[in-house]
This record gives sequence, C-alpha cells and structure tokens, in this order.
Amino acid sequence: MKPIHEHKHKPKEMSQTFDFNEAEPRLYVWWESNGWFKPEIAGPDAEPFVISIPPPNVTGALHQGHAMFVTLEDLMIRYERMRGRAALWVPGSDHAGIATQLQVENMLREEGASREGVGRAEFLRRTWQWKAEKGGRIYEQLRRLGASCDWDRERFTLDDGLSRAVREAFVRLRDDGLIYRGPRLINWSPGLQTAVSDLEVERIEQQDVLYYFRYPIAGEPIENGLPVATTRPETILGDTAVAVHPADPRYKQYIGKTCLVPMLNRPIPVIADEYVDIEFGTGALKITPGHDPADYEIGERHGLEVVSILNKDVTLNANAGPYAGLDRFEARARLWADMEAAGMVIKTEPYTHSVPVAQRGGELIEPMVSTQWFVKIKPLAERAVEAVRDGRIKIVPEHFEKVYFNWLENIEDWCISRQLWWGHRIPAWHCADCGEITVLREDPTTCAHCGSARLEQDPDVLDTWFSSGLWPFSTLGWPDETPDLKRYYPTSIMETGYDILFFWVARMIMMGLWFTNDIPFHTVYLHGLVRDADGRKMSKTYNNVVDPIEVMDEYGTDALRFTLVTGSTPGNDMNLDIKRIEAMRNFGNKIWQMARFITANLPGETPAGAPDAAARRALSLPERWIMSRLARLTQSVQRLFDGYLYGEAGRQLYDFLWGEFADWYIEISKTTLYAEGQEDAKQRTRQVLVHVLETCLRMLHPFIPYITEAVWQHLPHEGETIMLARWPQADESFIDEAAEAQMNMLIDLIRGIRNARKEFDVAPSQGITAIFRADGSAPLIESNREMFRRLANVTDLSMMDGSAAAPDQAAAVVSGEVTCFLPLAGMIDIDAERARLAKALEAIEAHVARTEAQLANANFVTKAKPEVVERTRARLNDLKAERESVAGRLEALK
RNA sequence: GGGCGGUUAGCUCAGUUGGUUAGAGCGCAUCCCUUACAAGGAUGAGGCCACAGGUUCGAGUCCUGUACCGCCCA
Repeated sequence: MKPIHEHKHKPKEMSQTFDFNEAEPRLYVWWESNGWFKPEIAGPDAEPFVISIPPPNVTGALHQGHAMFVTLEDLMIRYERMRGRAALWVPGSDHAGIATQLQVENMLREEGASREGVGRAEFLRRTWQWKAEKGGRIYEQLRRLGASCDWDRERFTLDDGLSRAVREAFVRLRDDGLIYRGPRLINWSPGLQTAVSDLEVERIEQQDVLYYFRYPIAGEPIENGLPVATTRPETILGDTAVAVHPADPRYKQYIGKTCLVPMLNRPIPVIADEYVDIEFGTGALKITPGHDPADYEIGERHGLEVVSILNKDVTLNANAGPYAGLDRFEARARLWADMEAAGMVIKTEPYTHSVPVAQRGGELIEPMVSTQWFVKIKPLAERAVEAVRDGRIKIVPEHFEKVYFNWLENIEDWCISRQLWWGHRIPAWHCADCGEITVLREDPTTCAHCGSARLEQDPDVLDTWFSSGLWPFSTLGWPDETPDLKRYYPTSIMETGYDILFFWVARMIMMGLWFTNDIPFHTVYLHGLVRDADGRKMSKTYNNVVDPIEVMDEYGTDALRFTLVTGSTPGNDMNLDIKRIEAMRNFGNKIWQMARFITANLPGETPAGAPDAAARRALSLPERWIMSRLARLTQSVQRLFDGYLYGEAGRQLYDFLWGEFADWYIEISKTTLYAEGQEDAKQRTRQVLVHVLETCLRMLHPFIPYITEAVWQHLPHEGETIMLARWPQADESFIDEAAEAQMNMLIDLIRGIRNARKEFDVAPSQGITAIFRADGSAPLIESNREMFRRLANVTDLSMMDGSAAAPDQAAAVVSGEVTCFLPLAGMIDIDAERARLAKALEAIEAHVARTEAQLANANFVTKAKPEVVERTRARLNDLKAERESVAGRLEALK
C-alpha cells in the first residue's frame, strides 16, 4: 500500500469549511514558484499545446469578459497539461493606444498641463511611467482567477521585441506593395483628433430631423428646383453632384442639367445612378463625396470632385465660403436659415436614423477626407478565407465561419494610422527636399531617393490592432527564428469572445499567414458575452455590473469559474445570476464536506487508485455500481472535452458527484464503515470512496483549480500536485450493466418507501416494517437490508411468499417485479392509499399502452436498432409486472 | 436589405451520433439540526420543449415556413 502523500500544504485535519480566501493565494504562489506553469515541466519530447492570451488592455480593469476567457483558456491549458502536453499559455497585454493616451491626458489635465504643452517625448515618458505603476493591475487580477500562464514569457505590445516585429511587418507589407498612403475618406473622431478604423465605429439609432429643400437649377427659377432631402444640411456646401435614379420618370428630364450649390452658386451636375432609392425622401440625392462613404463611392464611379468642407476641429474651412470658421452645427443652422430666406426650403420633419459614433467614447464620427496610411487588405483576406475554407483553421462553434467569410469577403482597406502619440510610430521618413518617403527596418539618416539628410519621421502611430495581429508569433520571438517560435508556433487555440472575431482573430489569421506562411492557430474557440441576470449588457450606466473581484471575494474564484463555464455554451451569450454563483459555491462546499467525511473515515493507510483484481472480485453491489457510473462519467466527460463542450462536462461532474456519489454511494458506504468488524470490506469501501472522489477531482481541476488542489492534498494520491496528476481515462472494464440495473431497482424502492412515509406523515425518526414480495429479486433485497435501514429507516425487513396474502392496513410500493408492503397500522388512510395507487396505476397503464403500441408496430421492430427494441421489451415486462401488482393491490383494498 | 443566433418549469439555463416517463440551479410547498455538509437532507407541485407543416418506426433534437426577441454586416 502506498503511503498518504505528505507535504507542507497538508493541514492535519480538514476545517469545517473551505477557506478560499486563505487557500487561493497560497496555492497560486506555490504552483507558480514551483515552475508548474511552464511548458518545460512536460519534458523536451512532449507535444506542445499553446494558447496566446488575447491581450487585455493595459489600462483595463477586470470584467466578466476577462473572467470568461481566463476560465476557458485556463481550463484548456490545465487539461492538456494533465494529459502530458507541453502546455504553454503566453500572457501579456496590449498598449491600447487611445485608452491609455486618454488616461495620461486626463492626468495631465488635472495637473493643469496638456499633451501638447509637455511635448511628445515627455508625454511618452509619463505614459511609460503610468504603465509601470498601473499596468500590472490586470495581471494581478488574472492571477487571482487562477490563470496558469507562464509569466516568464509575459509580453507587451510596445516592448522592444514586439516593436521590432511591428516594424518588420510594416516594412514587409510596404515592400509587398500592400501599404499605401494617401487622401481618402476616413472616420474622423473630432474629440480624439484621430482617424479610427471602420471596426471602431458603431452605429446607433438617433432622433433627428430630415431637411427637405429645392436644389436650384442653373438658369431656372427656384420653383423648378430639384427636391432633395438630407439629415446634414451643412454638407450641402461640399456637394459635387445631385443624383437621381435613371428609371425615375419624375426626374428623368433633370439628368444632365446643372445645379447650383446653395449660397455658393458652385455649379454641379445632375447625374443618374442606380444606387439612389426612389422611395426614400424625395427620390433625389445630394452627393457629398468628401463627407459620406456611400457618396464617396458614387463619386468614384462618376469621377466627381471631392470637396472637403471641414477642418480637423470640425469647424468649416474655406470651401464653405461665408460659413468658414463656424462649428458644423452652427453652420447647419445658419445655412438653413439663409436657404429659407432664399425660398429653397420645403419642410423639415422628425426622422430616426442611425449615425456613426466612436466605439470608445460614443461621440459622433465625421466621415472626412484625410491623408492616412492604409493596408491593401484583399490579398491578405483571400488567404485568410482559404485557410478556414480548406479546414486548416476550424472555428468553434462552426456557424461563425459564415460570419467570418462574410466579413472578409466584403472587407475594405484598413486605415492603420492614428494621430496619437502612444503607439508604434510609423517607420516612414518624409524627405523635405524631394518629398519622397523612406521606409526601412533601421532608422534612416538619408533619403533613399535623393540622399538628402533633411528627413522627418511621420508623426502618426499605428493602430493598436496592427500589433495585436502579430501577437501569436511576435510573442514567441518573431521575426527571429527563436527556439520558442520553432517549438511553440503555430499555437493551438485562439479562445476569445465572438465580438472580437474581426478585431483580433481575423487579423491574426491574415497576418499570421502572410508573415509566417503558416496558420497562427488551428482552432478558434469563441465564447459569448456575459450579460446580467436579465440579459442586459453589463454597463455602468445601468448599474448592473457584476464585478468579478467582488464575486471572488464573496464566493471564491472556483464558484465564479464554475458558473461561467457551466452556465454557457460555446458562442452563446450567458446571463450571469448571482444566485447561480452561490449555488456553485455550495457545490464547492459539498465537495469539501464529502472529503471531510472520507478523510475522517481513513484510520490507517488507504491505497490510491482503483481496486486491484483481488479487491475487485469482492466488491459489493453499490461499489460495482459507483465504479460503473464513474467509468461512464469519465467516458462522457472525455467525449465532451473532445468536442469543446466543457459546460456540459462540468454539469455532468456536478450531477454525478452530488446526485449519485454523495446522495447514494456515500450514504450507503456508512452501512459498511459503521458496521462491526469486516475490516477487508471496510478497506475496499474506503478505497472506492477515495478513488471515485479523487478521479472526479482530477476531472474537475481544470474547472475549479483551487478547491480541487486543496481537497486532493488531503486524500491519498500520487504526485505532488493535482495540476500534474494524470487526466483520468475511463476503465471500461468497470462498466457493469447488471449492477446498475439492480441498484436502480433498490434506489427506486427506497424512493418509493420514502415517498409513502411522507404521504402518510410517518416521522423520519420512526422505524417501520417493510415486507417484500420479491420473487427472484429476494436475495438482492435481503443482502441489502442495511441499505433500507439507513436510507429509509426500515427497522424490520422481511420477505413474504408470492402466494401469501398481503398485510392489512399497508401501503404498497412497486418497482418491477418487486412489491414492498408497509404495514402502517393506524397511520394509513385507506382512501388516500387507494387514490395514491389509482394515480400510479393510471400512469403505468398509459405507459404500458404507449410501449405496447410501439412494439406492435412492425416497422419499429424491424427498423429500430435491436438494442432499442430489446430495451423496450424489457421495459414493457417491468411495466406489466408493476401494473399487475398495483392493480391487484387496488383490488384488495376495495 | 443580407446573414446569424435564440424561443424548453414562475425565473436563469442545460439537453451534439434522433430512442425509457424532457433535466438542473434558484424560487415555491411539506417535513427533518440523522456525528461530511442547514452553503445541508428527504418528499412534492410545476413543462401540448414559440407556432404550422414535413422527414422518420420514432422529433425538444433533422428539414421547410411563420411569429416574436436579440446580434452582426450593409
């Protein structure tokens, strides 16, 4: 027999409850300080399993989205580590250009300073300082969740290595002809004073006004003007055409005529384009290529001039003539008033439409023309589509593949420059002499075109997502061929929320394929959003945010983790109810109490592991049953893990441990453990108790790492930590159909007796008599009489002959061929018992009728699988026996 | 306009090769401090699985359509 493993983390006796506040930090530090989070512990030959963390914002504070991804990724990592893989989880964070810059700017503002005031160099110094002071908070919070990342490999998107990767990527794309710079319509954020990408713009519904007016026709009175509607009158000043549908009879005669821009009298053509919606507004559309994406496209089709009327501070520029210098909304009001005075106005009406707002901050985005850097994305997108289409990359759940294709197939060029200071500065130098641009891996001193030394680096920085796209390989050392890159790339799984499929995942795939000529990961696993208990998005304005830190303080990390993983299914949103967290906390307590019971009943040494062959032959029915159930559970959990169905696996472990192991097996085990003598039987029972719980702990460890480790340390086990214990494999030789059938009958009878006791108000403390008419099952009942005593307080159990008369004044409980009479003289209300039996008989008869009809159907018997037919026949036999007994009893009571 | 998801007990949700009488947690009712656990135990009530068709011996599960809710893209 192997000794119970001892080490310093094993207290002598288990406390009344699990003190997670004490245990969690202690265990985490112990795991980490032993180097168990590192892939090297699996040895040099182990197959790698790698996840690179979807990098949280360095400014971020832990929210449920983080809790969700940490839970799932840590689960995958711990699982694969237990299976012997070289499990590597690379942690890190993202420099979050806009968010971080705003934080530091706010700080400066409080000091009465400003970004512009202190200058770029000082601003960056202050930002790094801020990062050093505050940037570690998110890491501490990830640790708290139990994240078993290899912290020695932690990376930051702005650190030296990753900056070099960014530079390499930029230069390579430039060399490949995929980066260009030029004036184009972009999304301008007036508050942030920077361009943002299409993905960073959201649309929200807004109550607005639709303005109707007549567009003056050159040489004609205003009454003949072309009626047009707009939501943004000030953009009239930038119009370069008016469009009508070519098939619209109302406006056919206008095509080719010339309109005059109100107040400016700039001549513009009336054009025909099928884009125009005849039904909408007046059916004629003003075209402003400088300030509307759709108009920009129409403008390109028709070779229209692009007139920009806005300055970067969203005041109007010189193109707006008399309105130059005004704010856009003031200009709107003035222009409209002037147009009204000129008789151009038709009417205004309230109108609800969607407007573009900044994802961060929510301010109104102005589409405007600006000189920016772009990535020509189609060549990258094509490869990314191909990798998923041909199965090299799999997306779980599968339906997101369609979403992915849909986006990549309609993708627009990516605006990658930002007018910020915090980020990777674009490695492009403008020559003051020849005006050309020099892009090199090393900072140039002279212009590559004319040799001039009058170079100035482009002031812009790159979109944060540009560096995030390189993350799976840049964190492993790319562009250098480092040992880590060789061993751990491609990574295995990218796990993240479906809301950033485009931001991260698609860009990682595009850039991974382009730069490494390999997929960055073979599987994308997408989880859903965590909402509040009523399905609303968590938000500070609703005051419905469930803070993970507070949850962990109150219920422990394991409760939060188990709730998140068992309460959700891949790709679907989950509503997080604090009641569920409490229930999962209770599950942890239940495990602790089971372990307390078991350890308290291990007087000597108990071997770890399953019973050996000799012990196996001597196992009792309940032991064979629970071992069989454990084998099936292990099989099922494995099948579910193979399909990424972790939530269902967790629920099955919960149901088994609580509903079968604790409620039945542990209770039954007391009949052996508390009996006199029988040392061998006791020892077998102890071993089964330990083995079942210990096996479940190992399967639960990836879900709830802390309590499983804490409990495991109290049980006989092999190895130092459950983290490195081997993942259970089902021993199918323990599957025992007969034992399951017999136990099911015993459980059914015990439930029936309990039910009858309750129906007739027999006090739980009152022992009762049970008389069984059991035919062939008599030995089964007799050999488990202690079970009936302990679980149903049957203090007097006897058997009766099949032909003997049933006792008077008795309730009857029926299961299959067995009838159990409970003579409860003086307690039985015969009417009530008749009603009870009549109700039961009704249900049985309905079931019999259904089953008989099924078996009478020749198609069923010939076409259904034989085992299904067999099972149905057996069921019918049982049902008929029950019907017989119940009907007979009912007759006897008349 | 295009696409995707959801609709199962009072509430929040499971239910993935189609096959017993559809499950859990919470809530509810009744009873119980039985030496692992009141963060617990026992018993029970509660569901034409949105609706209409179809495939099948058999549908909560597969197919088609409808309604409502939600999301993404334009």
